[in-house]
Amino acid sequence: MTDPMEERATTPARLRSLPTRLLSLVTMHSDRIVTEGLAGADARKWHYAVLATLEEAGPASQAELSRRTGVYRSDLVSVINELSARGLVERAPDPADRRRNVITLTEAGRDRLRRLDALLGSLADEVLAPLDAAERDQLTALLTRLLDHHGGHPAPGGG
Amino acid sequence: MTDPMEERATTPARLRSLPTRLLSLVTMHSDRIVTEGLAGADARKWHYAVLATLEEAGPASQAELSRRTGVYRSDLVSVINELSARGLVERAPDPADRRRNVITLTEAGRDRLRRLDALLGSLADEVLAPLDAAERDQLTALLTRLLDHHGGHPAPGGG
DNA sequence: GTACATCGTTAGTGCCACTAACGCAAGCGG
DNA sequence: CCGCTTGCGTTAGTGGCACTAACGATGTAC
Repeated sequence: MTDPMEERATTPARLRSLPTRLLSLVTMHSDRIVTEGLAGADARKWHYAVLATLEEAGPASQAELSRRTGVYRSDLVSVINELSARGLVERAPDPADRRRNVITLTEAGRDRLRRLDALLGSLADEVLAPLDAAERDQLTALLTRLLDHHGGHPAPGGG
Repeated sequence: MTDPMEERATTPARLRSLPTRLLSLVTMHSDRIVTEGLAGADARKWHYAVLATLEEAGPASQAELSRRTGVYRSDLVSVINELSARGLVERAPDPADRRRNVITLTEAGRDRLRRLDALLGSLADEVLAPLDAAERDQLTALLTRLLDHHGGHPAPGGG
């Protein structure tokens, strides 16, 4: 029973215009939408990242997946566990280098990737709802430049 | 000693152009820069948020600060502890409503706020380095529209 | 005066980025 | 062949943060 007249306390102008804070807040909403959306499809952000990387670059070791996706080697273990438990990837020892595992996308994985592609598209639509196509491109371009300037990933593998 | 020729594994195009992922990644860098910058000044993000709110809106109860800043009531306790331990705010029981505490900005708090203002300005400069003034305005405007559309804060007090 | 809402506070959960260390395997120099 | 270094997968653990639940004390509404 929240009062319809509920006066939502106003945030100071200084905070509202702080770009770093804006980024944090918007990303919080965005991440929540994406995380919940993916959870509804029995998936997580990293699942998609790994599946997409595998499709575009082919089978790879876990370390290489780590470098490409930005997921830490240590966290990748459980991601691969989950994916292979669902039959979306296969984990096999690399005969050429016995330190490595070769991770391969299965047919089921490819199918799942299709669906996640569509799902993430609609989730992005939800996040960017108030912007038209040109503005979305603008935003993407600006963010891409910021990201490139700051060196892409934290690059977990790379020291 | 990073090798200048180090071949940074390329991230799939699909991931690079995903706006929700861009937001996450950029914000990770931004948050890190801000958090580390503030840590160097013995402060945290919420310190600034609380101090700024107090200056703009005057003394307030913790619950009201929570509503204005978006910080949860429960987490605000330790923030106020830290701020009052540093002599930047004063916490006193409200004689008019004995459930409440009145949080007041001290002179030292005002001084600190000035310095944090400057610091955060330069940190924002660092984050937005590759963008010129017009582009920064663009970004801020786009983010503000997204934030407004998604309802400002999670509004911890009001759920 | 009884039911309900609000306030400050404590405790705890779950997620995520990140670090440390270990055992194993490969490569390289002598 | 041997020792050193490097990369690999894996386990365990840390710290911060968003968020929930509950409680005692206090205010408000009916």
